[in-house]
Amino acid sequence: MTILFKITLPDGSVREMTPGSTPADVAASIGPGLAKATIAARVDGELRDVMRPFEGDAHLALVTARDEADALELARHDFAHVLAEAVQTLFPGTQITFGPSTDDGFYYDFAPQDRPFTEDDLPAIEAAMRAIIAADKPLRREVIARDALVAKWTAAGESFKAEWAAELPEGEELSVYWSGDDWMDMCRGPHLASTGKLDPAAFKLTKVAGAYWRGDQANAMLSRIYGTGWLNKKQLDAYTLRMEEAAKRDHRKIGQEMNLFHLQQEAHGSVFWHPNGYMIWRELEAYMRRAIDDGGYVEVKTPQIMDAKQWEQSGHWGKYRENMFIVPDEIPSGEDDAPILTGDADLMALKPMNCPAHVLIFRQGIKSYRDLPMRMAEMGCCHRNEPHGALHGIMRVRQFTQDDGHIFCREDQIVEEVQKFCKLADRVYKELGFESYKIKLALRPEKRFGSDEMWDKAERELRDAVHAAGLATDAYGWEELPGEGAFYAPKLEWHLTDAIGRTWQCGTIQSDRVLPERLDATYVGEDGGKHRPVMLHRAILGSYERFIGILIEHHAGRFPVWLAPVQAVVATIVSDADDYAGAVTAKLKAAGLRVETDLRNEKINYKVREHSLAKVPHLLVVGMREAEEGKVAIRSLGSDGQRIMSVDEAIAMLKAEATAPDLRLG
RNA sequence: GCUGCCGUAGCUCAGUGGUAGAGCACUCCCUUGGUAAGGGAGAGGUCGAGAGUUCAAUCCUCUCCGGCAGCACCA
Repeated sequence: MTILFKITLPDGSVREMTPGSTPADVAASIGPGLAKATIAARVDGELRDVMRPFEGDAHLALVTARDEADALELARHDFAHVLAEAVQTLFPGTQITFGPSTDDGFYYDFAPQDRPFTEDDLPAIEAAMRAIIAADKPLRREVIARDALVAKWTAAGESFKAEWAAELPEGEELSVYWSGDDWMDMCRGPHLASTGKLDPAAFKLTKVAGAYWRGDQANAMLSRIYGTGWLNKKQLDAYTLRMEEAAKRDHRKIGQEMNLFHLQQEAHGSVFWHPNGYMIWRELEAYMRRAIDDGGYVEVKTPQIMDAKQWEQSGHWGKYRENMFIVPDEIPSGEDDAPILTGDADLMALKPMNCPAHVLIFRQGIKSYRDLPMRMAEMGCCHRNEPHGALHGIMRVRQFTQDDGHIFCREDQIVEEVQKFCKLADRVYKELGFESYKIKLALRPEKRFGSDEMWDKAERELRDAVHAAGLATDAYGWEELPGEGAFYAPKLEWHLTDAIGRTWQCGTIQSDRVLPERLDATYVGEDGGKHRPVMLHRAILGSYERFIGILIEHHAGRFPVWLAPVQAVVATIVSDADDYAGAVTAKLKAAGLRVETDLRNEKINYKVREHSLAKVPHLLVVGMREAEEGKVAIRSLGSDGQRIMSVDEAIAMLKAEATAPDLRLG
């Protein structure tokens, strides 16, 4: 009697299949249309190849191109394999390493034989990939014992693959995938049934880059080829268009177009804020000041330069000295060419962060448990000598101003304070136009201060607070990141997304027991004894520079009126209206609005175009008609029509829009 | 810092082994025009910096500085 496997389909029906049969056989037994459309299978929830035989009774869901997430994942994984095969065909001697799918495509890291790849190589590689797809090579899974595979890789001169395989558990059976009979890669799978299932018009190789083997700086630098891959050309075209649109809102481009700021190599990594850009900063800073006042903070200002001994004591000198700007306390007198740094000079350093200075303020006088929580805020200007490759526009700079704050509190106040902060951050992001953000918890790093018990406690507190605040959900992209914490504390991180989908950490809160200990902060408890406060490091914007960069990209330069550098322009049609335009402008200015006047001898079409491109929210057009009637014709950014209204009505409307969100009534 | 690419007028870019060009912006003139570029003229550059090769370098080579993409880093 033959044994049959019971295969249960999503609708509850059961099919009996002989051993050795596959999901493809099930699909074929249902109908030829489905057989053709099926690209993979979920067997007991696990995504598998259609050609992989069942191992027993199973629940089966057939996956078709309509199951887009699964289908994309498979296609991208396949594209990566095809890329690797194409490269090894064109460049014999190149070693393969590793190549996963990404959010919009795939990449593969290679160890080239003589030179790294350049973008000039990409067209030829793409052509070779299309040839492999056109050949419709079957992708076949095979299981090999670890040691046999290590031997195979070693014999083939694939040292990276051999190294990787050798570290997998001994005796384990590993899967490899064959493309036809002439190329294979080690891979967990699953894959499509053959390379011909890929759409040759749905991918594009986009860039080459260096990447360290296993992500470690100490290892060899490999040559990485990135591609974007989709199910069909339509999706690829939509993606390409999306990227082009995103590039238009790059903060560096808009910053120049709107005359917000500039960067130049004499101060590389530091921002020159122009009047327009600094107006945004001022509004944002005023807003944040109201937010922290409201949140029960006190604001302080601390020294820009402190003695190196202070940084040694805090622990930063040991870990970050290379990234700090060091300043000698005394310039040696005498010859012009005397070295500025001598062995004798006392060293000072520009502050890379504000925490130690805040502890020093806390330590002044005697603090009672009644003083806690003490919430200390500073718009703190910090300098860090970042690796040059890390700099990016105004998002990653060497001089930046944090909306910093430290909450000194008792153990029993931590969870409540963290929750309060979550609420404050949520309010700020939403009022500033960010409806969504992601929250992560960065856990203890390998190199750290403090005991394991302390870290257990600190991580638990942050986790509890986020759960209590209801933010630990998929909607907030909640996840925990092992090893990513600071050396003194775990970090809750708030991430916002830029124009092309890169995410940037902005907000953070960290519960720290290390610095209060190292810098000897104490308070007198109810029992009359000395106690250590816990220090919560926190920021919402992160830095003004980064946050304004994200704001620019988020709004594509079309700022809400309250943040817009120029809120309105009064533009004339004929020079006979100049006096009236001047009077209107004066009235708007008196009402506290940021207005400019455009009396130039240009046609109104020209002025409309220019101020629209400059992203001025409102254009107040005045000709003789308006002058005689005491009105203005308002054309608002993003709409074609005009609205005629009295000057007073216009002022009321503009004032309402120019009010910061936290100051609006109702 | 690492890998690759790039650096020409304020901006966007073209170009050549014999010391440079366009469009926009700018200045002036004409034009007073009703909702996304009216017309004309003019001015503007040590071709990122330094060294080398060459009769001659913006162009070729090297070094440095800066930018872009990615990696690594991000207290």
